[in-house]
Amino acid sequence: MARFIFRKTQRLVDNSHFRRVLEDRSCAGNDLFRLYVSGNDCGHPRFGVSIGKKAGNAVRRNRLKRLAREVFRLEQHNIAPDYDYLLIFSLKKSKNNITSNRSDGPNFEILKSSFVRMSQKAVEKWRRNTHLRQTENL
RNA sequence: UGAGUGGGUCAGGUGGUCGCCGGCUUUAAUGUGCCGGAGGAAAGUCCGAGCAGGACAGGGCACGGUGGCAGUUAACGGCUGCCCCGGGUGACCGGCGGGAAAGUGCCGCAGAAAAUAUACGGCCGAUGGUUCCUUCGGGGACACAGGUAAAGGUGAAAUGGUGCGGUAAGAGCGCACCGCGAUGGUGGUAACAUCAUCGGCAUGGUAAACCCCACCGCCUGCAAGACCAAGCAGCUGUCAGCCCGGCCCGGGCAAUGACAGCGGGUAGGUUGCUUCCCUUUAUGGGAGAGCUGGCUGGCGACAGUCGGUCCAGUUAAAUGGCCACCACCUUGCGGAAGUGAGGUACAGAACUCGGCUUAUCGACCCACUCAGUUU
RNA sequence: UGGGGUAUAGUGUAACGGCAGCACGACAGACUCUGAAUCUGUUUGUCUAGGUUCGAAUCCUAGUACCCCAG
Repeated sequence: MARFIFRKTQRLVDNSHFRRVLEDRSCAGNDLFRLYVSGNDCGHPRFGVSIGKKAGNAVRRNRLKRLAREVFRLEQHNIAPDYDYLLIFSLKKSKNNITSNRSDGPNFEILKSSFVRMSQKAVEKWRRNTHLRQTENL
């Protein structure tokens, strides 16, 4: 039975971590968010969230972050390991979505289902990017 | 019963399960067990403090703030009670509410005039003067001397108001009432109220215009400050001093240093930091504008005293997800029982307190006012 | 987190407490075969709510939005 823990070692903690993930430029997104992906050598996936000020007030942003972390916690064994995941809630689209249904209940389900799909997409993209980069270097 | 006024409390609840942060215990360690884990506004950062640093934190000026009186407090621009003014039938509400005879400024348009009591305009011409008539008593005209401040369409505001008398015309010129001022008495700690006498009224408004008066205020802020680790490269200019970051006084520091500019390096950790100290490890003692309950004093804010208690501590930043039941609200179906769907505000600690202000679905409680009905 | 500032027409900006302007734009008309340019005219505004004042864009109080600075 797999465990569903989420500790500090599984988080992106430093500004340099965030920089590195963003500089790889491998992302996939939908109406709600964009997911950036980058490889690591920790032996487990790591996760970070970024929510802009336009997503709402502090309570709303906090709630989005907690939902995202919960999704990662439950789905961490269904996604590719050895990668860093950075979830960025995009401004206009997510704003509309949130203001239209304020319940956040179905929002959680949507997040959960789309997170895995996007992670797969982004990882594929990352592999392609790194392959291209290697060939360019050669 | 209806309408309303003021104040207060709460901020859905319970259980299960998967997680997160901190403390203690135990372990080599992951972990296990127990306990604790957002708010009334945590917000805005509008005030006041603690705490830290800036010479040893001191004086004056400048600058800024406050502004009825008394009290309360660690302190305040907060709060409490009272006074005055304005509003409401009333409970009650609102008020940056000192000084305009210290000085300066401003008062557009309109209006004769906007701060100087006088010109303009007006009225009269009793008393003088000139002149005409005359029955010689006097009567008329002129507007010359002069007397007046009532009327003058305005305006936010016009030199006390209204009424009666008075007069040549008038006028606080006289009187009555109202307003204003002075003096004195009474009540009150005081703001002030009230009564009596006198003055006939003498100088409009604006100080959220400058200003004056009284009182208060050094400056900067936990990203303050302290310590550890890592790392680099110094150079130039100015001053003989530099610091107290507006100026002066007074004070302190240094004798190769201070300041300024350019360039380089690091952008990690611990602490401050969660009631605080002391001894010692026992559930010890002391101190705490801390929280809470009782009693006493006070109209009240609050104070005193006795007992209980110690209540989040993160740092890309913990307090969440799911399930079940119940409570309340809206709504669909239904005769009803019931059942389906949706919802349960504002909002998230970042050094800590005391206020203020702003946001807020609702629910409940207390006191009071007005109107109507019944007894 | 702390400190400071701004808000005026669609945009950029003026205005001692006394009628809220200017430029660009937009719209309409003229000129032209048509358009551009030019000329003429019109349009729209003091961030919000209270207060002081006879009278507030301006003064005071409270809020809202945005911007800048320090580290």
